[in-house]
Amino acid sequence: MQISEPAEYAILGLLKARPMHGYEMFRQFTSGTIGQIIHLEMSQMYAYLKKLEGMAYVEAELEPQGTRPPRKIFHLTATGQALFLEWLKEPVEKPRDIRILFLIKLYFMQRFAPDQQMRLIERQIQACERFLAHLESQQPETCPPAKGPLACTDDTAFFNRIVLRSRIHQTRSLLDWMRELQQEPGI
Amino acid sequence: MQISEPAEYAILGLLKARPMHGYEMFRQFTSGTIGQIIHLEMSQMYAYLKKLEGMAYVEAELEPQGTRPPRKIFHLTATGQALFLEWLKEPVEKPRDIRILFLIKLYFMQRFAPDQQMRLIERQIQACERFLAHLESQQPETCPPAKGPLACTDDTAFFNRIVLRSRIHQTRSLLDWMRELQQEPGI
DNA sequence: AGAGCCATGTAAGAGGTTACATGATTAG
DNA sequence: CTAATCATGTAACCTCTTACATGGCTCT
Repeated sequence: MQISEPAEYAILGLLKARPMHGYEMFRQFTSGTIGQIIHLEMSQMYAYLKKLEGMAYVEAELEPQGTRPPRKIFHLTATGQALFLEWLKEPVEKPRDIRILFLIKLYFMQRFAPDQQMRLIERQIQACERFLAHLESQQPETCPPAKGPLACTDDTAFFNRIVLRSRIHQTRSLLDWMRELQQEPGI
Repeated sequence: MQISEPAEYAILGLLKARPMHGYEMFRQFTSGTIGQIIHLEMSQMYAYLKKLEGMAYVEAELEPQGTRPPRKIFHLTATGQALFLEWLKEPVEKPRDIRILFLIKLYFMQRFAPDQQMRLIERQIQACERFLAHLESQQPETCPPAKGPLACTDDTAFFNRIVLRSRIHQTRSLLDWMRELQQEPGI
């Protein structure tokens, strides 16, 4: 078992700012910036917290609350903080993760280490350029020397090209967007 | 219970071309064009077929096969065909569905009704433009009644703008791509 | 008085993934 | 001789969603 979901890193990020209980984090999720990027259900939040606690990335103390259920105030452990910071500085591998994972990284980078935002963006652009080169290298091969059962009929070759182009287009547009980000005042 | 996944429509589409058994459809998925768009596990294919059979969109006859398990040759029912064709001609609502759902629609449209591809693309562009207008209408509100010159000093407001812009950028790039598609020879 | 907020969770269900089971045939 | 292909599926597992349970407080 290990951390896999964007929301789990977002939880670690919230707790890095300050200790909080589950309900409060949920409000930050739904009303704040992160909620526009990740959707999260109330009970899923509790499930993640349970999981993170089991993995010793967070710990909790109970704060009695009168008649209501006591608040569980979570805070990051040393290993949790180390994991988060390690995750934070690495760009994402695949372009499809940019719209969620990268945006979250950027959000926390701005809060915790604004001076390293530029570096993250640059490295993300490089990763994206590598992917683009990989896609573009496939373009000639899309319809290979016809041979065997996978030989391209006109139909599939034609459409394969459309699919490939759509991915290239998408990746290019992400690159454009990130290059605009670099110009953004305040970053 | 009802059809929700792209893969289920893709199955209906394959069966519209001709009756097939599950394993054969699976091969078409993994080796053909559709496999580049949707990922599908073997057992998930059988699960979908079971579900579609239960909903009476497909039916099957057994074809004995000697020692091996008999092939289940599926074919579309009238309601299955009607559902598929209805689905096929409608553009998708949200831009994020374009990279999967719309591409699949386009793929089958090319196979079954190439003369209606243009219309589908046009309507999809319109749907996308509506969405873009909706996004762009949010932009002024993100940075409320300007107190300073251009100042969005607040942290969250600043980042909200970045998120919103990323979505606008994404939607614009999809529009660009679809407009290129319109120029494509062969469509 | 009823709706919604606070604050925690559990339980049931829906859905997907991985591994397992069969067993002859064909390719390397 | 080993591995992959063919052809079906089941079973266990994991994850996410939706509904439920509690119960006082505040707002309209």
